[in-house]
Amino acid sequence: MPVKLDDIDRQIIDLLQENGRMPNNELAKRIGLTTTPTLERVKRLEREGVIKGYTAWIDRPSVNKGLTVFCNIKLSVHQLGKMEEFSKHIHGVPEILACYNTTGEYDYLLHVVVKDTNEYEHFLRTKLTQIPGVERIYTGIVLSVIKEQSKIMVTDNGDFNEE
Amino acid sequence: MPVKLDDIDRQIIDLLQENGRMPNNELAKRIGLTTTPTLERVKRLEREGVIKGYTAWIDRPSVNKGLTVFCNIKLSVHQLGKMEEFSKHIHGVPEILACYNTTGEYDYLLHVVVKDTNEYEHFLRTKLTQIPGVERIYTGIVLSVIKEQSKIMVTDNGDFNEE
DNA sequence: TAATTTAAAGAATATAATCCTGATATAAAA
DNA sequence: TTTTATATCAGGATTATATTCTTTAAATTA
Repeated sequence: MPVKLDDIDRQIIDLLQENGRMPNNELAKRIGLTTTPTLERVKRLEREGVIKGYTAWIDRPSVNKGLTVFCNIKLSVHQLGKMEEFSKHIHGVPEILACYNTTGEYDYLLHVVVKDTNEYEHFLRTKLTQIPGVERIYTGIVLSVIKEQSKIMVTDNGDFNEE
Repeated sequence: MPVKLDDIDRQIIDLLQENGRMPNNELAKRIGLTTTPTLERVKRLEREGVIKGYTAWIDRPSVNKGLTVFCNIKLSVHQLGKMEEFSKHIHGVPEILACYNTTGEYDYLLHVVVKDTNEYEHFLRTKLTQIPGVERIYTGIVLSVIKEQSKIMVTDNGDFNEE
């Protein structure tokens, strides 16, 4: 799955994570190439699936989605076999930004974004508790966001040396 | 903090979340306006801080960051007063994508992205446990990603009616 | 109704993306 | 070492897109 990337590719990935709309000519200037090879590299990264897309980063309070909640979910034992059905339900709920199958006491971690506690209560009652197999829900309300970035650091080769 | 948005603004936000690089003329076509007012609206949304930026969405396994971990952190009581110092440390660690101050048994939830468990162990030993005040760490490894999106649903007015 | 504001259209200009051709470098094979 | 193939890049021409300016229409207010 890892793709061969050289230092220029990593620079491109870095810059496009900082500004996904950076014009190709500026990108070219920054990495020290002309526009043609720069564009070719970007297109290749898109083609190979390294760059999966571009998105606008929205201020959540401005659009009335200022409350973030992380829910830990435990499924009932007899439901654990049919996870596909659970997944299908999750995908249909826009308030759930992310859902991870995790190790530990609970089975799933849900990243939920809503307007306020009222809307969260409504979400719990009409959406989450309606999903079959959900046995226990542990709600962790986000009081404040210390850090939240989408940018991931692309290191030189990905091969990591433990000293 | 919520900004007045009409239906066209919401369409723009929706489309630019789907494709942050959508050309203005296509955006205009989709929302049924000409390029001029469309561009004006986008610029206004950027100016008002509703659109905070644009970013390329990177495939993490492709860049050797295929392991996601959520860490719950408990700070020692005497450290809880000086959270600014904790924040400063968090901001300097690129593996930590997000850090939330949460309710519940633990104080913070950390969203961590690394290459593998080896690199995570190194991260724990050389980064996380070095932050002063960290008393307890509960590690939740992500076994699989059911859903992961950045797009948030922008509803009509943000005023929510509990039935 | 008249004045004022707001939003949008259309045309003209500026800027950027894309395509084409050719040059250079790197690596493998004779 | 020479030849061949393959990658990558540069520069210019073309096309597409963004941006600005001016005008028009609609909505709001006095």
